[in-house]
Amino acid sequence: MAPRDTRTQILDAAEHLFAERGYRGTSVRAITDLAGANLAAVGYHFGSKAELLGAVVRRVVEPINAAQCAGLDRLLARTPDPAVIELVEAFAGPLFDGMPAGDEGSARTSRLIVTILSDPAEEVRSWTGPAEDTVRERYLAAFGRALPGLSPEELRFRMRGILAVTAVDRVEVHQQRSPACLSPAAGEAARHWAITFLTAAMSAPPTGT
Amino acid sequence: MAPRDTRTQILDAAEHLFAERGYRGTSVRAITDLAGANLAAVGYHFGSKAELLGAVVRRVVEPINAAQCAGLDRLLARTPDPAVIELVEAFAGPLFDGMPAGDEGSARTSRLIVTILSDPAEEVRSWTGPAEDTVRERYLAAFGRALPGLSPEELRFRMRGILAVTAVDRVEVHQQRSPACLSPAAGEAARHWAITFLTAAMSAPPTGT
DNA sequence: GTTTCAATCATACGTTCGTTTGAATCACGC
DNA sequence: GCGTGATTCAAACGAACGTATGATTGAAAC
Repeated sequence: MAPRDTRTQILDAAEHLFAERGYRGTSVRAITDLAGANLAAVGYHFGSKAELLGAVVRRVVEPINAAQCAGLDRLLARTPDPAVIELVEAFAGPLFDGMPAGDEGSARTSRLIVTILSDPAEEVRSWTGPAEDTVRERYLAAFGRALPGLSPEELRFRMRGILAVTAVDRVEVHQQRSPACLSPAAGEAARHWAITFLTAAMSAPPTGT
Repeated sequence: MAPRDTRTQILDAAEHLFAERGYRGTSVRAITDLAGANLAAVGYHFGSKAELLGAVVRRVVEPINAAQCAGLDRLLARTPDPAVIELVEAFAGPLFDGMPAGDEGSARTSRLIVTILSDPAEEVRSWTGPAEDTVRERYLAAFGRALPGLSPEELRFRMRGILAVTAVDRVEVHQQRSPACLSPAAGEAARHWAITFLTAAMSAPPTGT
């Protein structure tokens, strides 16, 4: 076996198990068993369980961030002030697309993201890099122009709402294992529902308080 | 000490630690240390760590459910068809009120709820009783009347959105420990932001797909 | 054929976990 | 005073955890 094989197989197994059972609920032994690798392979290839998690999250988050960034670029190339629905689509859309490879595809990816984001352990949440912050700040500025009169704090609150709705929805989809919910048609329906829901929410008049 | 004292002190400590570090991240020893009790007290009073979690969650969720139920009763006593904003307030409001006692109040309560809801362990999510389902079904029916033309699936999606936005927001608030975010004023602002955000989202026209 | 180095392997270490045990302690009716 | 049942205690159990170790393999390099 080439050195790359076990590495990626460990990454795949870890992504699957972290998404399904969480970081603390997944043992290194379970990962290496699923990957068909030796227990010590995690330490050899990644250093530690925490660093393996970092590699898993980085592999999942980076394409999403790139897609969000590219979507915003595409909008701004057309007009300096995109509509709210366009911004919502460009931001939330990639969260529905997920990884190209994988049995359950995007649902598992979102499950992983929520599992990680909501994990109280510090070692779990220490992965956020500057790229994520940059993209979020750019969208924040674009939404600010599209929604004048909104205070920065309320704008931040609403952007958190986008993440919350998309992520939690995908978790629910992933939890109930009925195959109907994993069909492409159901995924597309949820995507449209989310965009409708979130565009209306973002476009609400400022609270003022 | 009366038998009730150690029991409630263990409940308080467990609620605190479960909210802060999650179920798996909290050891029974940490709970009994914080409670000033003996390690074996958990086994004696609750049977096991999982049953202690059940007692903690029950104590937290029951008043919230009762408040949601009472709020809907109050609305329906006035008119058979409450407005969307009234339903949103009655449903999401109790999620911001939280427990009466506690240092950080509702933020910790919501933190606990999300920590529990998003925990992948099965033993953690096995607490949902018939009372929670009943309340949700009643709100579902009321929202259905207030929003004709919405398919049941899309309605369910939107109700999940309410939970997602309120819960995830509170998690963020609780994670950044800055005391400004825990002030009553900030809590009230977030409450109003959430109601504005969610009322607009719920009132969006049906997607149709 | 020998050297070399990255990769994989079986195995063990020390720690922490949830749970159990049996003795000690307490309050209290008689 | 004395049993009695409920509660608390120190101590230990076996299991599972993350990590480290040193031997072993395999294929290029020379």
